[in-house]
Amino acid sequence: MIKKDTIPPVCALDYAFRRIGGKHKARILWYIFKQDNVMRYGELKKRIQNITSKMLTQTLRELEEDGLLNRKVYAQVPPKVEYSLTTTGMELIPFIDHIGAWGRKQMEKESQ
Amino acid sequence: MIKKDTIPPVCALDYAFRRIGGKHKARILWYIFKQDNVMRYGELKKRIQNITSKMLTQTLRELEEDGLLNRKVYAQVPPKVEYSLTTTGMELIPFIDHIGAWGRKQMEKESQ
DNA sequence: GTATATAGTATCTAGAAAGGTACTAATGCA
DNA sequence: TGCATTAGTACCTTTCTAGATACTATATAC
Repeated sequence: MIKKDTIPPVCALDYAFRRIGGKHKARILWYIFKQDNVMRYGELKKRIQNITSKMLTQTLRELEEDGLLNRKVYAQVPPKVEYSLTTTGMELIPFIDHIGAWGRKQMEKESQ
Repeated sequence: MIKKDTIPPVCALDYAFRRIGGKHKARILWYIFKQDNVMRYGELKKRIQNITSKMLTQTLRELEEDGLLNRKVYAQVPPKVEYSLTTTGMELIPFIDHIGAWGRKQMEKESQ
């Protein structure tokens, strides 16, 4: 979310949310982490149902540019590309975990 | 970020990020927390420089609707309105703290 | 020679979030 | 009488993010 390249972040929170605040970003990191830190493009596509390939590619590219994901291309046909979290990306996992737990709790509360 | 009312969240992470993923949301919660959990509208306006009153009001309203902020109106003129975190809002503080720390660390790395 | 699999691109459009500017209410005070 | 104060509204425009649809490359299997 929010223009990332044009204007510098106003603070660390701004910086951080620009990197993981997108619609699917946190989920992508989380799913890869949960699959032993390796997922292929097609697996992600299935997991995040309803995402278009354009959006998935675009989001993966941003995560890669921001140093949160590794992209490993195998020189074969049909193509095989694997995504995995970098060390930096890994550092976000506890945060994603906790905020997911918070969300789950709130959703339960709301549904009562 | 992301349409919040029309379509139900796909998961807890989606739910959570819809609530604190906005451009200023995490910062607002954080600043209020840091000011002993009370801030007036005008104080926030000064703190978050460059935000328009329209955006500030809108964001505060959303946070209130989502049960993260209390809004206390004093019946006096000129008006006085105080914002403070709810218990639920408070629960987000550790995460905001964590991700802010992550952001700070990354920014330092980048600047080297 | 054709079909299949995989990881994408390209182009156009819709929708959501954010920004700009101007304006308001009601009271106390000079 | 007129001005300052505070917390907003109203209305319009711009910018960003996301979605829809169609299309591509190339080795291998059949």
